[in-house]
Amino acid sequence: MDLLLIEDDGMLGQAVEIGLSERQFSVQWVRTGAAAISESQRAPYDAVVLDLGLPDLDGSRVLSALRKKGQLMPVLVLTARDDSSETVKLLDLGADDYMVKPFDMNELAARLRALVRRQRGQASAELVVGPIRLDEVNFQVLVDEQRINLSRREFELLRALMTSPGRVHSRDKLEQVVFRNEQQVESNALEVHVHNLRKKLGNKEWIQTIRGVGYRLACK
Amino acid sequence: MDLLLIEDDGMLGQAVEIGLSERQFSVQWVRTGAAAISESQRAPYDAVVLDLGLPDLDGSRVLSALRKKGQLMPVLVLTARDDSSETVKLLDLGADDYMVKPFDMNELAARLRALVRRQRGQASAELVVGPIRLDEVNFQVLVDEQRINLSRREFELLRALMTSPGRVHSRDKLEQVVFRNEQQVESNALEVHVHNLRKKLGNKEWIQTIRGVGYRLACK
DNA sequence: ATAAAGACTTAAGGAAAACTTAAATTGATC
DNA sequence: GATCAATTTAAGTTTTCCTTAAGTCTTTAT
Repeated sequence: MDLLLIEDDGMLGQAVEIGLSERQFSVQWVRTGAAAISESQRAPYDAVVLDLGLPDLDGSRVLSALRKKGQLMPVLVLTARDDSSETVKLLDLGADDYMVKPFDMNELAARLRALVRRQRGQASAELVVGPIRLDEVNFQVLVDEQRINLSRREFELLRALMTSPGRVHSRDKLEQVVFRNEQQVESNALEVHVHNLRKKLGNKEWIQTIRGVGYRLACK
Repeated sequence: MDLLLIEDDGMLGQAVEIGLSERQFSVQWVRTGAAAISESQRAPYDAVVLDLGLPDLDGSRVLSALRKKGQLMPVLVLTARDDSSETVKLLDLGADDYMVKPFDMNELAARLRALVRRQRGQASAELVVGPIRLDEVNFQVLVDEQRINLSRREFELLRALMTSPGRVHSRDKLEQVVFRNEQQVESNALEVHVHNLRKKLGNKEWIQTIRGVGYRLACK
């Protein structure tokens, strides 16, 4: 998915660019509102991540300029503090979602995915595989309509598997997703999480292990 | 997956329609080339199964007519006899695969699935030989649509054989592939793997041994 | 027909990968 | 700082797989 990132701060911009790239987004990063507007007309984007407090224009003006140019893609706003008056204003102007800094990269990715999915008419911001339903925005998982409680790692693991059910996900890929940038794990932590997740899902057949390779979510 | 079946023979048409329906395809069956062309424009199909020897148009003209109308979906041709000059002509005209009658329904289904998958860009990383489908990405092997479980060595062995079916693979080459860099084997390990693989494939004829040379995969 | 060579079959021992469990560590919350 | 949940480590267990080896069967050559 192609994203347009509008962020003037170098550190934060780089962090977001890398973080989203690692999560399978294709990110175009611009630093000014003016650049954002011209870039948005050069190529189609699936969504925009807009930081408030840009140097040349403030966020709300960038947003309304985008909309005036006929750009209808979803816009997620990053805001410094949880100031309801401002966020309400933004949502009125046509922002689709917002997050307060500092934010979690996984959550940002999840919300973006949900926005794009909704935009495409795929309504449910949910991944559904067989009797498993995973709500990426609310961090909820239902199995046979029963809510189950997953830890963060378990949730990430399940989400990764559910994004392409039936496909084998290599250990390496899964470790990248589950443990993110955090210190490299040199133990069997992944196996432990798989074990616990299987237990919580109730059916140990669902997550199949491909010896020497990784794991797969059985899609039936 | 939606298929357009072009077949004038009633018996055969019905057999194919039922056979493919049972295998989760949605089949639209037409009996003439003219009907095929109008039907192909009415709705989008994932693939076409085209029998040669239709009453109103011969197969190659139907095929080129389809392509002229901008229909890009994969086309699998059913042909009466294995006449290489004709099949070459068809492949030139834009057919994607062909099978000689009488054919095995499982193999037809397998080939269609492979075609559609390849069309969708979902990594044509699948080898299909007769009723055997080997998915190189997901480390999965199906025989007659039934999943079978192969160990790493068995999988490598089968993959090697399937990359050029019908050709003889020397013992040495196979050992290189199966045992990779690992220590040279000075036992009959390869034979044991061949034996186990044959057992798992269910048909011991598939893998033929060429005494003093090696093995060959031949299943039809 | 018989011997020799090559291939097949089977079973056992050991190694590698994955599973399971529990304890130690971390991190957040009050 | 105490507590609780989440996470990682570590160690023991189980499972699966691979190799070896020995015996049997098949083919080929004499």
